[in-house]
Amino acid sequence: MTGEVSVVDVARTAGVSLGTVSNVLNRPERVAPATRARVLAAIEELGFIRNEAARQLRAGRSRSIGLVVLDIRNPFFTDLAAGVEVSAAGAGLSVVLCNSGDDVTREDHYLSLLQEQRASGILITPTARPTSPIEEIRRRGMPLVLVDRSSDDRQCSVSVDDLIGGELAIDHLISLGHQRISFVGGPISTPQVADRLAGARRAARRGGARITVVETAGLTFGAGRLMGERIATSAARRRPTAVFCANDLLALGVLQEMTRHHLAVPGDLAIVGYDDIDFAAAAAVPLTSVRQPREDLGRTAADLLIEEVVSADTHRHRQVVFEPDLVVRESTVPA
Amino acid sequence: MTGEVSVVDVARTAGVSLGTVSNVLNRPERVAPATRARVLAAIEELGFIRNEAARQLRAGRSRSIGLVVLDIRNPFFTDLAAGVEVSAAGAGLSVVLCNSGDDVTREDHYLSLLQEQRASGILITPTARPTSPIEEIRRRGMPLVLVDRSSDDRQCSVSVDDLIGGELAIDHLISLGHQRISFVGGPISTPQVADRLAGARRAARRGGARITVVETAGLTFGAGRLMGERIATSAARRRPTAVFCANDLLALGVLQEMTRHHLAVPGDLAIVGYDDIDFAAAAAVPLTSVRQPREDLGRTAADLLIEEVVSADTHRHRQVVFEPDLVVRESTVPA
DNA sequence: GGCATATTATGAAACCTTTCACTGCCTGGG
DNA sequence: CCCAGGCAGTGAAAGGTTTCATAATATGCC
Repeated sequence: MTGEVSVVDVARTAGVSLGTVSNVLNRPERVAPATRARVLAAIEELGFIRNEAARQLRAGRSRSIGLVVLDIRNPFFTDLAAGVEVSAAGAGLSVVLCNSGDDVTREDHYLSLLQEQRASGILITPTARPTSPIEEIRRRGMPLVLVDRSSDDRQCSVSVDDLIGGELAIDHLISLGHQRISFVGGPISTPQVADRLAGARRAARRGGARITVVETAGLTFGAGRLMGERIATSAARRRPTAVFCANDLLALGVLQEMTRHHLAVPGDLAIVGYDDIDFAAAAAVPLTSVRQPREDLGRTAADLLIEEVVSADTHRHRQVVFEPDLVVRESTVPA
Repeated sequence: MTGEVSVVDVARTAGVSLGTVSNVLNRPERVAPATRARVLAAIEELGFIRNEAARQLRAGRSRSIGLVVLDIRNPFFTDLAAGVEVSAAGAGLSVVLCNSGDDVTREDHYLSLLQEQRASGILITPTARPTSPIEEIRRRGMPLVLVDRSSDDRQCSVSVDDLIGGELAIDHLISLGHQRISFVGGPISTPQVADRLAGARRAARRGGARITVVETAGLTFGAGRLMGERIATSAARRRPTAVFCANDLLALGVLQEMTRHHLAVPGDLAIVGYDDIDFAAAAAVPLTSVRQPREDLGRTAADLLIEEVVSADTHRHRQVVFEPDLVVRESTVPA
C-alpha cells in the first residue's frame, strides 16, 4: 500500500523495460526525451520512491559517511559537524551523526552499525582506550579519518596542536603575573586533555610557574561546576590565582560557581577556556579561550575522507595539524 | 576483499545451510548449541559482518527513525535529540539526526532521503510553509510525529504551550513594573514565534503594557547580536525597558551587545529568554528564561512514534502539550 | 541501396538476507 | 514395535535495484 511501488510497476505503466526506468533514474541522457518523459510521468503517477536499501545492496556500499563524536551537546562538536556536512553535501554524501558520549560501549555500537550499513567512510573522535576496533576497521579497508586527534602515517587525521594550545594559555597567564595555576580537565587519559596539560606544563616550567592538576570526570558543564564549587570554597591562600580549563564547558561551569560564591573573575580567579565556542564570548565574564578552527576541522576531515573514498588507490594518508589562537577576553584581562 | 563475506561463506565454513546461519543470527535458541558454536566460530574466523542493506530490503523497512531539527547548533535541539535517543535505543532503533537549518530545500532533501531509506518513522520540527511534503508522507502511511509544534488529531504531536510561555514572560516583566517591552524574534511566520508573541500580547493587554515587535531573520545568536546592537544604539528614551526574546540564543546575543555598549542588564534593559538552555544560567548576566522540558519533549515524541510504529493498527493519535515554567534569574531581577 | 555506426531499449543476473514449508531423525507412549 | 510429535536443519524463493551484454532501430556515408 505504501512504498510498494517498484521499478517494475513503473516500467509496466510507462510501457518500457525496467532497465530503461533505471536509466532514466541514473543516466537520463541515455534515454530518448519522449521515453524519459513517459517514465517520469509514470513515476509521478504511481508515487514511486526509490528503495535505498536495494540500491545499496547492489552498489555494495551506502552513500553516507558516519561522524562519531564524543559529546553532541558540546557546541564544539556541532560546529565541527556543520563543517563536515558542508563538504559531504558537496560530494553527494549524507552524514550520519552518532554520539558516543565518550562511552566505549556506545562507540562500539555505532561503529558496528556503520560497518553493517557499509558506510562509505567514518570520521571519528575516538574514546581513549588501549586497543580500539578502529584498527580492525581499517584493516577491513574502510576509509577512516581521525578527527581532533593526531595519528601516525597509517591513516589520515585532522587535529589542532594541543601542546601549542596549552602553551598559549599558560604563557598568557604567566605574562599577567600568575604563578599559582590550576589545570582543570579530565580524564587525563584523553589525549586532547593530556596534550593540553603537557603544553601547559612546558610553558609553566619555562615561566617558573607551578601547575596543579584538578582532574575531572569529563569535559562537561556539570563537571566544571563541581570543580568550581571546590575551588570557590577552598581557603583563599590555598586557591590558585588562575585556572586553565581543558574546554569551554568546564570553564563556564567554573565561572558560574565563582559568580555564585561572589568571587571576582579575573580578580580572585582568572580563567582560560579552550575551543572558543560561541557561548564563551557571551559568558558572565567573557571568556579568554584557545580558539580551534572548528568548522575548518570538520571540513578538512571530510575532504580527506572523501578523497580516500573516491580515489582509494592514489590516496596518500595525510596528518593535518592546525594551529590554535588565543582569544583574550575579560576573564583574564578586565575591560 | 573487505566486507565480501556473506552468510553463504559462513555456512560453507561451518558446514551448515545458510538458513541455519540466519537462525543463529536471529533465533539462536532454535539452533543446537554445538551447531551454534560452530557457526559463531566461522563468523569470527571469516570476519563476517551482516549486510544491513540486504536485511532492510528483505524486511521492507529500516531499523532507524529520522529526527529532523531546525538548528543543530541550538542546544535546545541537541538536548531534545538526547531525549529521543534514549527512547529509541530502548526500542532497538537508531536515530538519524538531520539538520534542516530552517531551510525548506534541505528539509525536502532529508525527507526524501528518509523515505528512500524506508525509515520506520519520522520526528520533525518542520519549517513553516503553506503546504508541506509532510501530508504526502502521512498519506503514504509513514509514522510521523510533530515535535515542538502542535497539530490537529490527524497525527501525533508533542509541544509546549507557547501561549502560556509568552504570558509567563510578560506577566513577570509587568509585575516588575515594565510597560515598554519589545518582543524580539522571527520569522513571525514560525508558529512557535507567533504563539509566544500572541501569549505576550495577551498578557500585555491584560496588564496594560505595550509590546513592540522587532522581527529577526532567525533564532540565532547572530540575529540576537544584530538586534541587540540596534537596541543599544537607539536613544535611551525610545528604548524599551525590557525585551522578551523568542529563544535563549537571541537573548544571549542581545545581552552580549548590551554589555559591549556598557548598558546594564537589567538596569537599562531587562531580558527574558526562552528554552532555558544550560548556557542561559552561565550567561554574562544569568538569564531569566521560560523553561521547556527539552529532554522530556524528545523522549515523549519518540515514545509516541515508536508506539505508532509497533502497533500501527491500535494506535490512536495523541497531541501532548507540556506546560513551560518561568525560571527567574538576574537578567530581570538583580541579585 | 547497402553497409557501418550510433542511438535506444531490453531483460537476465547479481547483490545478501530472511522466511517458511519441508525433510529426517529421535524420543517416548501405547 | 509402531506411530505421533518434537526438534534441527535445509534450501528455494522473494525483496528492488543496477549493470551489462545484446538486440533492435535509426542515421549517415559512399
